[in-house]
Amino acid sequence: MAKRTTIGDVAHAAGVTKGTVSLVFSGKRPISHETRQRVLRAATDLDWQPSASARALATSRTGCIGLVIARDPRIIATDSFFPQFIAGCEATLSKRGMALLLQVVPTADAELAAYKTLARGRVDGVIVLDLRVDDPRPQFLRDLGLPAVMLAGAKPTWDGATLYSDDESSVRELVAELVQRGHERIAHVSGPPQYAHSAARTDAFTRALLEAGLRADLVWNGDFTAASGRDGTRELMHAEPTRVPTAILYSNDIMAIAGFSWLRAHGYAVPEDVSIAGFDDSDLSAHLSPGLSTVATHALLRGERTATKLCALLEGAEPGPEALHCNELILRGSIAAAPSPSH
Amino acid sequence: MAKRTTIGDVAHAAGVTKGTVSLVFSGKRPISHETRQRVLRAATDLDWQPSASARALATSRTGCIGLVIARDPRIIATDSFFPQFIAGCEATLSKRGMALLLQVVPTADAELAAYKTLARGRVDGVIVLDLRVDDPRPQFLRDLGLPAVMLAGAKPTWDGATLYSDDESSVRELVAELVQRGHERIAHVSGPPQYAHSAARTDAFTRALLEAGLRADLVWNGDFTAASGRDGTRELMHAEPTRVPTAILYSNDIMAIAGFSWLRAHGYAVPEDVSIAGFDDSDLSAHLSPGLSTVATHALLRGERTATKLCALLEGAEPGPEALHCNELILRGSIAAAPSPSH
DNA sequence: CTGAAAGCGCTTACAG
DNA sequence: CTGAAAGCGCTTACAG
Repeated sequence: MAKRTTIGDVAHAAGVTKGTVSLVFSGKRPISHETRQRVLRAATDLDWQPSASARALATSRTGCIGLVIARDPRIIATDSFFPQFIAGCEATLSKRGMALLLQVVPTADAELAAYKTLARGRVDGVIVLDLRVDDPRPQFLRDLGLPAVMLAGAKPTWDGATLYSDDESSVRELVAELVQRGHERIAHVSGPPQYAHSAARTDAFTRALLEAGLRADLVWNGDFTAASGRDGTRELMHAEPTRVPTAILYSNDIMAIAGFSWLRAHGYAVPEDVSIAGFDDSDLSAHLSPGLSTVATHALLRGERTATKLCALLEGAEPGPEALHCNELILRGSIAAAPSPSH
Repeated sequence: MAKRTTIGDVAHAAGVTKGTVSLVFSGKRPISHETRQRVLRAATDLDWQPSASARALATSRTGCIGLVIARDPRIIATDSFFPQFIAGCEATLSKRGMALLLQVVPTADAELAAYKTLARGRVDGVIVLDLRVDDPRPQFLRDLGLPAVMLAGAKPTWDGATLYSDDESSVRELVAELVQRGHERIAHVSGPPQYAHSAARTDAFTRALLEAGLRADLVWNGDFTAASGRDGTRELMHAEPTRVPTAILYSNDIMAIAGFSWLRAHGYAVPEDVSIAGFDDSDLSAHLSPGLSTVATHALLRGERTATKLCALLEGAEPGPEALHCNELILRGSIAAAPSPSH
């Protein structure tokens, strides 16, 4: 392989020192117009681009941020959240010449190990998703000295750099829409309870129903997979008559879509017999017939905001929690008035 | 921030030189058992881990590989291929202590620019997806001296390092299943024709039908989005009676699922009135009711194989095309015998 | 088997 | 405004 052109080659060609070349590009100190032109010229002539690793070593900044995802690959694949979120991060990072280092690990322990590796000169900071109840990661990262921004579904109890949405309000709005349409038996297919955002949705669901004076015990514990959406729906619909729901809220769109399909295949009309809603607003949801009501989480926007906050943190800004305000209730055809009791 | 511990600290603590510490960890030369123990001890005591950037500069190997995706974020989000593929790459990379640098860019030009940046010390090689007809990327990367492995849907015409599946055979198998069940009007909702794998599927579809003596002009040009799957289905079903299909093959699962939903909402039973099939086997497909017939592309496996091949390439192996053999026809309830002509 | 030293390609005080 | 030089934390010939 041909020897690559270095800053030394450019300096030589422009008749200056390496330091000067460096300064021209960083703009950290004034450079006379004339030498500046000579350097720029030489750089383009030689097609030079600074070596990322050399720069990283000299500045102890890598220009990379890390994202470690500890989930089963199958879930990552169906949940439209991750790809959108990643695309959002990228959008803000690439503007700043930064890059995203992605790691997919099988377990929570592997995730911690990954942070240890990343901390040693691979990334400048990390983004942490899927906060769990009593999550050890904020403390772990603090001990490691690795700057981090967390993404949460509710206002956090700690004081680290966190971006949080208000999933509780969204669930409440959804429940209110159903109550207003006369639904009295509303069921919930939840996500895994160990995720804080999933637990928060279930809690919000329960509280909202109780406050409305309705039964709140029609809950089936799902795990965000299509299979659990289908199975939960079947179980809920096969309950004794007084427990059969007229509306089902799913904790994500994938489970809702699988449930939707099961309902139709078994003679239930949506929304005439059963109203349904998801959470996330995956691209599919708008284009089902009828469209799936859901809470848009705007993952792309979240990615942008999270990456922006992390960059700010790296530049010395104050951390602290910050509300996201990006959930949006989207009502589509899958929700209608409760069927008349004669049903 | 506290000064990080370096190889010098470890060397000092163990009473050896930095070179020796380095050799203990790389194993590139024999080290006496006794010093080896001392070094290892010191390293764990001090909790030392080598700096990735320093190593990168010294070896001119970053231990990262790059993946640049030039697609609309919305498509990346719904297409389950990407996340699964990425998870697969990760599985093999993390075993080798390597990492994945991901970039999502809006245009093909931005993709080329990204490669230029990556080539300067950010990654050791890249994975190229979504090969297009007359794709400039193989040549561009060769000129850049950036090792690359391509993923294709058919045997490539060049001789670079490429992994290819045989999508044509899969489409043919699918068509054969339908023909055997008496279908005579089979339609296709394609992906964007500029992608080689998408075009290959459409070609295969057309040829298979013609060879079976059937009409092959019931093609609607989709773009892999749910919206196009729904719209294509509507257009196909609203054609004049002699052109209304009894079976529809979609070029991915997302379009098929949106089509499926449209069909049911408009009074068509699946599979009694219309048989349908997708391509990809997204997690949802198995859990719809009835299940969606599809061609599993095993994206996770593809990711593993692609990353493995790139690692081999980086270690000096010969490139060359290689067949993947990982497509798998999966027949589920969405395919049945053609409705009797009386319909 | 181990040490002493040069080098990877940048950036950044320090002088002038 | 520019130059000369040290330093970032590793690896790897080169000696012994």
